[in-house]
Amino acid sequence: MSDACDFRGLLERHQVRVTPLRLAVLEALGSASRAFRVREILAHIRRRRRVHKVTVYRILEDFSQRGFVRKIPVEGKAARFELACEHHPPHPHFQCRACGEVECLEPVPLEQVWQELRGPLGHRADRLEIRVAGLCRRCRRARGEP
Amino acid sequence: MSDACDFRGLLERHQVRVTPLRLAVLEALGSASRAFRVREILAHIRRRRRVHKVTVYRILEDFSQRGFVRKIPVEGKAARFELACEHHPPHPHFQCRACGEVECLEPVPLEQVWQELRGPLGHRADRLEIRVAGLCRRCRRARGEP
DNA sequence: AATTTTTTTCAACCAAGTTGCAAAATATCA
DNA sequence: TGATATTTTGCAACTTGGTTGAAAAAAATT
Repeated sequence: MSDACDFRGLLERHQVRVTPLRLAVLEALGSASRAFRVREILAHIRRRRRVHKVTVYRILEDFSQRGFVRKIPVEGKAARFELACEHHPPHPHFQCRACGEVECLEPVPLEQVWQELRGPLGHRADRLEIRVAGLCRRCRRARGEP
Repeated sequence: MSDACDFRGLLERHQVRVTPLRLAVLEALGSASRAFRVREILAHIRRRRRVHKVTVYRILEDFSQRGFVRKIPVEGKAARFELACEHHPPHPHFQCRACGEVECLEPVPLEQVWQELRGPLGHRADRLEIRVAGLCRRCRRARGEP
């Protein structure tokens, strides 16, 4: 989920000035096929440089406004973030009830669902999110279940 | 979304002692077809009696464990709660980006989606959530759009 | 080089949610 | 009934995630 993206180019295309920190945030987000908490992004960046949390919050806020980062509401109070560039179209997420990790799933065709939801709504809908909750493989094993 | 439920009976059926506060929490949740923040539930209850927030948090936690209340992760930091008894089977939600309100939508058939997600997962999935985001009718009007 | 603009930091703050323990209410049983 | 045990609620203090406003630092513009 990482190498395919040219982060420098991504920023330029969106007319955002390229800075070490913004690159670092994108790199953190691209480092695995899952959605990250801010504190995880901070930890990732801090392996190399120092950052203030406010900066990261503001960068993420800015990027999601511009649409190349997605903010994903999940169980628990810390929101998750993921890349939303061309290589990462919207997709469902799986969240483990035990460890809280949020994993990205393959996109599923949702035209039907969209139709049904969009039609009779009376609101203007522009985004559809699917979240599957359960117990992930690792946690299941850790509990001694097959 | 309210009157259909016999809250006293609901508690008894689940072997939970019936207390004024527990009834009040259920009554608050049943008061509209949407999902509520804790602070809204508190406000609703406080129109009649006094409560401590901790109590409500604990009651909601307990009820969701037992499965007759659902906790719904949404955009923004405060989680939402809704009834999950027989009369309120799982359903998608619509959340307005502007006002944040979370409205309940009619259930949609999701067997297909379930199949696709459940199969290749490797995890044990037990819950599927759909969240539609956008601009609600009211907020759209408030902005002078048709 | 001087000035303006943008980016990052710092300190202080707010709101949601949690913890441990005491007080109040309720049930159990001699 | 009254004494004891259990459950429920309240209180105070705290943690965590996130926000605000303004200053410092860095970069762009003249």
